[in-house]
Amino acid sequence: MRQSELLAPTLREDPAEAEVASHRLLVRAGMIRQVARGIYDFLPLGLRAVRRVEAIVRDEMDRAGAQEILMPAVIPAELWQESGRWEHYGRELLRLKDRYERDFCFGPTHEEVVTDLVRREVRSYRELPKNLYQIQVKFRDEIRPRFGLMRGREFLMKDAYSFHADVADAQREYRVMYDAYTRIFERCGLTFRAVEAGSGTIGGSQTHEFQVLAASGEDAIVSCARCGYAANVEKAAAPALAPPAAASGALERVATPGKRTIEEVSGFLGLPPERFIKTLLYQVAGGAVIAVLVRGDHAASETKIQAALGGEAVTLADERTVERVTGAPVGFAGPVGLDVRILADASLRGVRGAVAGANADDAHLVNVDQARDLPAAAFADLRQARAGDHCPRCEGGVYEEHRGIEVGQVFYLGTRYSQAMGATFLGADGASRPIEMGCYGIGITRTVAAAIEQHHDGAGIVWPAPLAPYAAHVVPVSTADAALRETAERIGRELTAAGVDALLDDRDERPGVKFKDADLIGLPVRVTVGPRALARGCVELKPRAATEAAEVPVAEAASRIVALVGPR
RNA sequence: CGGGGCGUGGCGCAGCCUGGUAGCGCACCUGCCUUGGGAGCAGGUGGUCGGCCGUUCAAAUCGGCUCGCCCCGACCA
Repeated sequence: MRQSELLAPTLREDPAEAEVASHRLLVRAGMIRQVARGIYDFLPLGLRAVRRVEAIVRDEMDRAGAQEILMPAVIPAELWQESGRWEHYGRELLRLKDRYERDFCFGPTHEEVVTDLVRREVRSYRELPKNLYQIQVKFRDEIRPRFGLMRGREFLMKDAYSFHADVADAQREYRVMYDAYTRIFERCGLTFRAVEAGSGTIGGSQTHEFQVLAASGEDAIVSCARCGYAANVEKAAAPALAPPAAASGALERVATPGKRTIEEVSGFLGLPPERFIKTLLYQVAGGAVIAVLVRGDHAASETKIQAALGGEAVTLADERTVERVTGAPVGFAGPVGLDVRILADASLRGVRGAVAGANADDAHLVNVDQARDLPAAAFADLRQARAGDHCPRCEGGVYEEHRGIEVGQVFYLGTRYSQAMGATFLGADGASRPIEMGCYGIGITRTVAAAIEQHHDGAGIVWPAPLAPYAAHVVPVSTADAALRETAERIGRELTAAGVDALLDDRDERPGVKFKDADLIGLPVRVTVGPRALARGCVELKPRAATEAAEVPVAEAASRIVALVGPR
């Protein structure tokens, strides 16, 4: 491809709105442009990277026995009403009306549509199992889209759904998909972890997330180097810590004027946050309000809270609810005397001498003694794990913490959708049963962003070769010099013949401009065709990640590049 | 949803406080010159200052409304 003809408008300055590397570099390298909040154009180079990820995903999904289909993006409301999610999915679901005022939504995920397809077409256990996938545009009306392609509202997703006659077969397929995902992200050239996770809104009981490790990741995960256990901090088993040593004393109310956060009260009273009981009020889906207690320096895990409630969804109570339940402004909630169900993290069992809100304006309680003052609390592991926690799965292991970008997730769904929507089959015994299901997603466009987050430097993108929009960048230092121009053209032709896609910078620009753009675009190998080396019959090869270029004879250039990046 | 910020040529910004004929850098066009890390000189093109309403002799500038975008928060107790 001739760069002079390519729509790849590179920018000399960082776009004002971009914060993270992938967003900044995708825009600067002329690969994406924003159209609306969380919605982007993909320009030729950006789209080619997307297509690379898609190709790897298709290849591995097909190899794993899945079949590609394409479902509609616009979905009639009836299907979502059947599953119950029309009411429960919330404002993330983009709802539409057609000209007859009928309700539709733009699909954020496709369990309903695929379950409807399968219930109409599959009758017998003889037709199972099936694994159907698609690569398609999804829309989720995120509260706060950000970071370019990392959390867009519109994005490309590969979603697969499998259907089985029994649990054992669904779990076999789960493993097949887990292995396929592992190969996919390995082939993409990414450093990632498959971690245990909570199941979120899709529902289901078993799930792993595939997290690309990057400092800018929005998720926190812990792993144990000793036994290999890895999980999202929301899910990872967190050991109950012994309460800090403290003498028991009479419950006492102290004035804490204007001190709302644990940090503020901790500083004011001169007691460390470990001595605090953090009281979080949650609204349960059924309508009840509960109090969740964790130690002051711990973070509550909504995943674990939901699990402790038998799967009921919870959201943090709003300000009005907190005031109604505690009788005090936000910042002074405490468990003592609170007339709601209390769930406490196991690290609070037997705690003494603790500080908690007094459920009164500008006041806290000190010397809270769990056994004496909170006898009704139910204990469970409710907190997020963190670095330094002892791994409960093995002897002597300690958690390390990483940031991750969730690029894929595999779920065992069970019969949640098949039961709600009447997707049944006849078994060999003639009995009708709901179909066992699994679902498996990969954020295609997010994977592109994650690859850049993990692979860039101060000058631009450093594409993992399998995802690069082109494998090689042929850069004649000057197009005014016929010998340089012709040598560059020749190498370009030889690369094409060898099955390597190359971008030829035939623009009449000064060398500095071309080099800066080449670094920004980040193709794996740059072939510099300049007068110095050419006088010796050579050109320079410089892998994008390397600091030094190597001189090779013109005649060998193409084969050397093939050796570096392979045919594609 | 709450809080904050910003909308001025393709990009990045100044001008606004204190109203009076819209400016800078880059990009773009023409010419000369130059060609190994975002050259130089000269001459150009391009903006109803997000939109609407108002105040005023006069509005990018002041007021109101509205739209868009960005950031922070929503794990705060």
